[in-house]
Amino acid sequence: MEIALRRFAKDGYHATKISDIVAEAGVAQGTFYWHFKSKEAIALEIVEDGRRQLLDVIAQGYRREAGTVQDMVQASEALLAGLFRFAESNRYLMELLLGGGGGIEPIRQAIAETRAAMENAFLQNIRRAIELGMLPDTIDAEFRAALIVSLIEGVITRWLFGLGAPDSGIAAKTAEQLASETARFEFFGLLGI
Amino acid sequence: MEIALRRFAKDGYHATKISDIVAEAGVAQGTFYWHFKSKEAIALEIVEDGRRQLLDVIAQGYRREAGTVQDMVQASEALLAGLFRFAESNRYLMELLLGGGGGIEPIRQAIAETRAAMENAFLQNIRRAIELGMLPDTIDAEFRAALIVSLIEGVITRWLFGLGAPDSGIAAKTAEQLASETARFEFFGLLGI
Amino acid sequence: MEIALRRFAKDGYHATKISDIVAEAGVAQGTFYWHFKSKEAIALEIVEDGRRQLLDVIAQGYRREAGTVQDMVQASEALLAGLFRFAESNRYLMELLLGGGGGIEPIRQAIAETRAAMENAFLQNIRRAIELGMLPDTIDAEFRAALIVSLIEGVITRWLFGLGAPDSGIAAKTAEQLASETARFEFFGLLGI
Amino acid sequence: MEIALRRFAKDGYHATKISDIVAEAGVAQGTFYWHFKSKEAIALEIVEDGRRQLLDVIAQGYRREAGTVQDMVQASEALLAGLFRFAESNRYLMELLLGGGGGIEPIRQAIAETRAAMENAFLQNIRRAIELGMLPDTIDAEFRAALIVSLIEGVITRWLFGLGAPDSGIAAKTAEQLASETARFEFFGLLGI
DNA sequence: TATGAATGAGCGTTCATTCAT
DNA sequence: CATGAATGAACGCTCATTCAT
Repeated sequence: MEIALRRFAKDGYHATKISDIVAEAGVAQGTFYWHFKSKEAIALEIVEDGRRQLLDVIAQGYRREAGTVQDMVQASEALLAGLFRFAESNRYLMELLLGGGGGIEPIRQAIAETRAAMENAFLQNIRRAIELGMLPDTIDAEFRAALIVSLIEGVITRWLFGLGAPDSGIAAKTAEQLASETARFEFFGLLGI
Repeated sequence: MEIALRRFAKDGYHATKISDIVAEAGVAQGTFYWHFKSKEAIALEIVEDGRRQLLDVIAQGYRREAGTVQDMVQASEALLAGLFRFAESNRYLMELLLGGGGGIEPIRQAIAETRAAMENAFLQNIRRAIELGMLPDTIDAEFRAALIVSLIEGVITRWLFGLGAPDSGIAAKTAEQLASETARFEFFGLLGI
Repeated sequence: MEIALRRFAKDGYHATKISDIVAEAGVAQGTFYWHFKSKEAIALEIVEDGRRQLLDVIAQGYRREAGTVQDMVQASEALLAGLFRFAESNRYLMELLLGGGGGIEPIRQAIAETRAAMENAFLQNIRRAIELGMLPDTIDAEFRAALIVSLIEGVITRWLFGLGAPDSGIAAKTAEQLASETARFEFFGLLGI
Repeated sequence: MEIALRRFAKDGYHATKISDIVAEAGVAQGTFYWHFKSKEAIALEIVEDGRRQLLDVIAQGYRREAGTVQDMVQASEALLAGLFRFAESNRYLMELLLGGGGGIEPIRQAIAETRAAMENAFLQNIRRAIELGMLPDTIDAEFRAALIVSLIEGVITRWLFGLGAPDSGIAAKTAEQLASETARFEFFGLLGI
């Protein structure tokens, strides 16, 4: 399944042939169909697995007590670092997730749900911060969550897959550096210190 | 070509059959090949066209004189509004561009270049703002540009294609509202007024 | 039509597209169909024309009075020289005729008839030579005619189209040299002086 | 593969559809592509196989010690008989080989090489005969070899495929008769006893 | 006469899936 | 559990031919 994941990520869903996967795995074509129901099924399994792992990372990342703005920024930074580290060591999974899954409807769906779950996790935290008076209650929390996840997705895409401007130096950064800079932008924007 | 664009966007590159396109266009299969060299070629043409249009929007959007922070925010808001309006009236193009093009290498390439060009446009503006002393020269301008484009891509994706959390209310916003809120986040972050 | 002939000869019937022919001729596709009924028709016309010309050469080549063996050899040599000269200045036609016409039945047929006509011309001469007592009447005249035409076809094929062993030096010979050597072989065989 | 060979020979390369071959073989279309890479590939395999067989025949046919002219003629007759017998029981192969392969370049190439190899085999024998003083050393050995192969190709073409003059009675001959008459012509020419 | 856009039947090839062993 | 030959529906593309202008 790691083989399939890698090939789906690298070549895309459609360009990945079952014959490629089994050849790389060193088994016969028929064997594939003993393990997996179909090509779509294995892709789905992969995405589902990924979703679980990703949500674990988010869930564990956001353990923190209320506190000062400083605390909040640090908490966010920690979560982002966790996410980026996860992405770094699961780059094929992320490539699949962020790449869109080749347009196969059930896969698209599963990916969309994963993204939604991520967004929701951030939304809960924004809401909590509002309750705690750390963020103004006039803002559109959902939209802010969407913006944050956009940020995360964009950073990972550019960091690991080289999309975006070439030689922007982003590829050389560590997960921690990215987390720090992203968190600063998240809370203070361009004008932030 | 609009037909092809729509189907590529809606169904994905692979799921779109030439026979679908010509059926919708009401011509024979062979006619397609009189106008376009191949399936890949038409997709490429579409993407190239889109790139040109998009860069036009960006180029026109960023006409402005230096000034106060207020000016800068308004200028950015104007650009974002322009982009969002363009996306709204070219949703299929944006869907294709943001969807990744189905993993066909030359198309992927063209899309990546489009994104890079966008990022570069924003980069130039950040640099100008730094020269003018409106932004601190300690920041990583490239990374900031990447973050901003990530924001834009994320917003459009969620606004027009419903990716992200469902019923977040984002779909109901106007281009101008989105531009305003996104610009505020861009400059002031979560903590911004 | 010369264009079509050249392309048929060089690329083969199937590999030659109408679009190639008209492109080289500098006219539109539709124009072709005003001049010729179909692709097959033009090939047929070409072959028919060629047959006529070839038979003319044979007919003119065999004008001679009876005489000694010496006369006979010289007459044959003259005919062969005529044929080889014709082949040299009609190489595309010969290529088409000797190449088999790409397996299209009516063309195959026309070519076969051309060959048969050639064979028949030689047969008449062998018969006359037998009547004149210059050749023994025990031989199978038809078979001898077939052998002679085989010789001619083989020589032309190797001389002009390079088939057969490479660098055999045959390409450098003149039509007259070929005629002389071929005639000697025709009458005296390998052991001939 | 025999099926493909027969159809290629009978109908020509282009007129032979994969669907014809598989229909005759009683398998599905996809099955063809399990066994062969492509239509061109199978034709190439066929031709290569044929070349090997043909060269075997030639190699085995020319085992003989030097000797008198009588010996030489008999040896040649034996070789020719071997070739004609082979052609008779491999008529489709010969049809493909002598027909030119439909103008597909790699196939044309392979056929040309086969012919060249044949010519070379005869060339070696002529050279040996010259060394042994059985043939004058003034003759152009390459050209003579070319003539002999031309003879062989012409005879087979007319014998098995009916090209050439109709009802010439050649079709009724046996391989041995052909070999005998062809060998006589080879050594003594038209004027030979 | 000439154009060139349009036609559409037909072909080679691919590849996910099945199944007898 | 595993094999790998077999399947067949489906697709992209070609190209000789037509026809309105």
